[in-house]
This record gives sequence, structure tokens and C-alpha cells, in this order.
Amino acid sequence: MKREKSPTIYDLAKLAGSSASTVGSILNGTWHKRRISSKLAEKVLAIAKEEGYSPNMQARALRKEKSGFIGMIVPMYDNRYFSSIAEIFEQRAREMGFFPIVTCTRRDPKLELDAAKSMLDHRVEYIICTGATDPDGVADLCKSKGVPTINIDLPGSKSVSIISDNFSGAVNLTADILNRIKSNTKNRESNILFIGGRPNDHNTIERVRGFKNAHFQANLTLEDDYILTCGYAADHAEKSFSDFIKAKRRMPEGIFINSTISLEGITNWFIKNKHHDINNVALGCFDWDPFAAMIGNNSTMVKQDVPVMMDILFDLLNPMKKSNQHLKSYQVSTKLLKSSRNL
Amino acid sequence: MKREKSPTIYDLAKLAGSSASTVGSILNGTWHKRRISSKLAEKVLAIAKEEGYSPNMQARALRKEKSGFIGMIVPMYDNRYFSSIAEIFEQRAREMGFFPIVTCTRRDPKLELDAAKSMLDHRVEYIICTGATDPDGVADLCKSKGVPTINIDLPGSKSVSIISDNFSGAVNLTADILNRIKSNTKNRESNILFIGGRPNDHNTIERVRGFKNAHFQANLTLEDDYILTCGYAADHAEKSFSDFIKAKRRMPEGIFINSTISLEGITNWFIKNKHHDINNVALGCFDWDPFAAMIGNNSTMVKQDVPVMMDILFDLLNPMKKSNQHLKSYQVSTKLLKSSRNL
DNA sequence: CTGAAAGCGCTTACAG
DNA sequence: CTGAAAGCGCTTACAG
Repeated sequence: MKREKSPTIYDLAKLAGSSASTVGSILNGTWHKRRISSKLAEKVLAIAKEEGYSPNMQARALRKEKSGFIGMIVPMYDNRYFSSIAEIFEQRAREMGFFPIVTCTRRDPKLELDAAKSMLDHRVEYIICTGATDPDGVADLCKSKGVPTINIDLPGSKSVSIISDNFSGAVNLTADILNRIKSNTKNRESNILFIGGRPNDHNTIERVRGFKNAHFQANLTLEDDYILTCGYAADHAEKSFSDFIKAKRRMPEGIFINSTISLEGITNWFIKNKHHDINNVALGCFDWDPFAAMIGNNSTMVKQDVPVMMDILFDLLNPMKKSNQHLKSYQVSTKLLKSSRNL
Repeated sequence: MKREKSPTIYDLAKLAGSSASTVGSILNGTWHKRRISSKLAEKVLAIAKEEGYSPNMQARALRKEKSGFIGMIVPMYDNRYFSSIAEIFEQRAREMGFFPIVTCTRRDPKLELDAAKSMLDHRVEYIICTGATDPDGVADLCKSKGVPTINIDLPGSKSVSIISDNFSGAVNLTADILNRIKSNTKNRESNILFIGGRPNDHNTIERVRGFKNAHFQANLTLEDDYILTCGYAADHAEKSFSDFIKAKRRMPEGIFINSTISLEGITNWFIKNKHHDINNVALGCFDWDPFAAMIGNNSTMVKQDVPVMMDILFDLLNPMKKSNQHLKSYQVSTKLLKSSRNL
């Protein structure tokens, strides 16, 4: 695998009988203001094409002291929410002339910080965080380097943040679950379980708050042990659910599942315990997944509005649209999707 | 948002009363062979930490003529197969000291080429392609720049390739479907539908070949119009399936679905046509998804072995392990996963 | 054990 | 309309 050296502007200048400055400006598009003859420009462009010229971005970045990189930190690509964020982010970043660098850090605060450090070494111009465990650590690090950070669906204590309205989403989802079991409600004590998420996670806090609020509005009491913030991971949710059932000795009428990741744990439990039918439970789940939406025949999902979140993000990044840049926090509403179902 | 300039080795040298060369070598770890006193090294390291020094990677890359970047092109993050490739790739690349750059190109050959070009401008050391529509275009471009390419699950005409054994996977999956409907098989004519994928896509070609081979082995005939390579997209699969049902006026006994993306289209059809029960159809699907595996109570999925594929990839990239580098193609077997069912 | 100097490939005032 | 020169922040022979 021979690695021939790529031609430089000096090589092209020699071939064109011109100078490096002239060639450089023709190649980077600044030649109009130098009033270079279009004849020369065409000639140089033709030579560049023939020689397979490719500008060295590290040289350009070093000289301009501007990398063109924009970094994004996501926890995982394994669910539709984060994967659609990554996809739309990449597309929009490219449209704005940035080179997007997306990296997943597995909800590991150490990895998050390492990834941010590495991005800063590469002189990213911005870092966008979503689903980070320690967004403030990243924000502090970036602040010390003068690199702006924007948080997606994370609270905005140290960065500008664009967050889903998790509270309202949770209120609506809980109300929907309560609605579906209304006929069964014998007394004023709720029998709906909240499961999944981390107790100190901003989204989880907001959703628990919404969960409780909907109960309050419905004039229902709620025991604390019906809120199991056991982490997002499927096996944690399964274990936690299993323990819950053993302790309570009865199936909850409804379950508010705090992510599709945790949903996997719940469905696994039902697969292993076939004497219980998931169809008899009113399911509600945060995040949307097309196949998860087909589980059971009694489920509702909350879908975040990623395109709108990305609209706001790139408006903030666009120097032409400074209109809203003084805000610290932007809220985006979510949608409740009932499965038309199910298979 | 003030952007203070990051200190350089010259700044640190001044503070340490030393020279840029010495500071540089201490900071990049080459100082042992310069026999610098560890006292000085410690002092410089302390100053660097205090000043928040962060090496400028573009300067380093420019000087070393080596970027440390490794690029990967994937079509989408929206299914478990590609998202696990991206996740494991990132992790392993970092472990090897590379800076991974993953980008999704939406199965658009133009975007693939643009992304590759942009990566080459950034002087990536390798480009890994998976699910690309035009891998040869990317390979040609890279070859002209002396940048090695490796294809994942794409044929290896122009690059070294690591491919799933799609043929055997398809044979096994088809045999499994046939097995499940055996009792119903009245005659020697198959009534199993193959749907999804692009007719010129390497994986699809191999899977169709396996599909046909399994029929041949079972001594079954197969009509051509039972193979619908209508693209991967869900809506194409749905439309194509709908047309098929209208034309045939009966439901196939089994369906070989050529990706979870296409599966979405099939399930959507069943949701809209509730007089047909998906549970009566023997489903087989390429690619694995935890929730898709719960659809119907009569389904089997094929899961690619991504960790093994990544093992091979990084062995190829590791200069210490040159053992197999003469091979043009590596094949990795797949696993057949039967849903223990199904909710 | 340490430093001065060259050079990686660009961009950008500056001079003409 | 065009070119010579400086400089972005490193690494690496080279000299001592």
C-alpha cells in the first residue's frame, strides 16, 4: 500500500508557472477579492484536479486557528432517540460547513471527559452534549478553553440547554396510563409502577415529578416504593421489576417505563414469566421505537421532537441568527403516540 | 464567550526557563530517549497542568504528516447492526490510539463520496466502509491517495473485506422457515416470500442465493415473483408487499425479510390489515433487534457477529499482527436466533 | 543532558 | 492583477 505524497500548493504553483499564494487563494475561493484572472484560475483548477489535489486541513486549521470541527457526545447509538439526534446533527452540521465529530461515551463520566479532552486537543469549535452523565464536568473543561457547550436534554446550569419538556410528557403519559385503567381503579391508591433511569439524572427527575403530578391531579395517592429508579440498563430493570413483583405479590395495573432500554428488561421478564400476560398491563414508555411500539396491545410511547431540537441548536450556532442567544434554556414539547396496534 | 488562546510549548518553556524542544519532548513522551532529568520533566508537567495545556493536534499532525484519524462510513445509525458496529469500532479505535471519525451517509452514493473526500482532506489514515452503496467509488478515491480501505460486509473487489457469511445465514434462515411450515406444505411449490434489499446490493445477492439454495435442497420450486428486492426502506417494503398480496390474492406461508428496516414495512401492513394475523406467518428476518424479535410468535432472526468482525478489523490494522494481511477477504459466520417468544 | 533551527502546508497581510 | 515572506504550533534531526 504505497502512500504517495499528496501535491501541495507549491507543487501546483510550479506546474502552473504561478506562485503558492495565488494558487492557494484560487483553491480556497478567496481569489475573487484578489482579482485573479479567471483564465489563470481555470488553469490552476484544472491542474489541481488532474493532480488529485486535496487541501491539507490540518495546515489550514493551524494557520487559520480554526478547525471547522464541531463535536457531539452521545451515550449510545442503540436507541432511536440518540441515533436520530446523531444522524440529523451530522447532516445539519455539514450543511453549515462544519465537520461533525460524534462520539459515544457509554454513560461513563470518565469516557465523557476523555472524549471531550481529545476533542479539545483537536480544537473543536463547539461541543454538544446529550445524555451525558457528567455534563457539568465537560462544561467546566470546555469553559476553561473558551469552547462553548450546548446541552441537549440536559439541564442548563453551566451550558445553554435545549431540553424536551419531560415534565409535561410524563404528566401526559401517566394520565394516559391512568385513563386506560380507570375502570379498574377500586380505591384512591395508585397501583402504577415507575421504572428505569437514574435517580440523579435530570430527565428522570423531571419525569418522576410529572408522574407524581399526574397522580396528584387524579387525586390518587402513590407509595414511594412504586418508583424504581434502578438505572437504564435492561438487566437492572428486569432484576428490579422481579424483586418488586416478589415483594408486592401482585402485578401493577400500569407501568411507566423510563426508556426503551429499560423496556427491554421488562419484556424479558414477561418472556420468562409466561403466566403473566403483558397485554393486561397498561404500558407507557419514554422514547419511541417502531418495534417497541408494537409490544403488547395496550401501550403508549412518548416521542421527543428531535428535528425541532436540532433546529434550535443550529440557530444558536448560526452567527446570522443571533435573535435568541441570550436565553439559557429552550424547551421543546414531546408527542404522545398510542400504538394503533399491535401485532 | 471569550476564547482565550491556549498556551503553546513556547509559553510553557518561558515559564519553565527551558526550551520549546525540551518542553515538547516532555509533553509528547519522547523525553526518555533525550535523557531529560525527571526533575525538569516533573516541573514542566506541573506547569502544563496548571496552565491547562492542551496539545494542538493539527500542528502535531502537520509536522508528523500523520493525523491519527481513522474514518468509518456507515449508512445509518437506526438499526442495531450498524449502531453496534459504530460503537465497537469507536471503542477499539481509541484503544489503539486512533481518533475515530464515524459518519453516516444515508445510503446515498454522492454523500458517501463527499464524506470520503472530506475525510481524505483531513488525512485519515484508513477508511472503513460498511453498508455503502458505492464502496468501489470510495475505494478508488482512497487508492489514488494511498489511503487503505477495508470493507465491512461488502464485497472485496477493490478493498480487503470482512464479510458476514450471508449465504449460509440465508440458507439456515430459509431452512428454518421451511421447517416451521413443513406440515402445511401441500405441494412442491414454495409459498415463501423474500422481501427487501436492493437487487445489486452484495448482501442481498448472497441472501437471495441462499434463499434459492435452501429451496433447492428441500426440493422445492420457487417462482421469480416471490423475490421482491424493492429496497430496504420500510415504505417500499410495505407497498411492495401490498401489491404482492393484491396480485397473489393469498398470504404467503412464510416471509424472509431482508432487514429490520423492511420488517417495519411488513408490520405496518399487518397493522393496517387486521383481518390477517401475522402470527400465522412464519417470519424470518436478517439483522437482529431486541424488540423486533418479539413480533409475532413465529419468528427467527439472523444476528451478525459484530465483535468478531471488529476483532479481524483491528488485527488487520495492528502492525504487530501482520499474520493474515495477505488475505483479500475474511468471512464471519452468523447466528440464528429463535424468539423464545413473544409477547 | 539541552537548545537552535528547519520545516510540515497552508493563509494573509504587505508590497508592488 | 500577482508574489515573497511570515507565522500557525508542533517534531525531529543536528549540534553541542
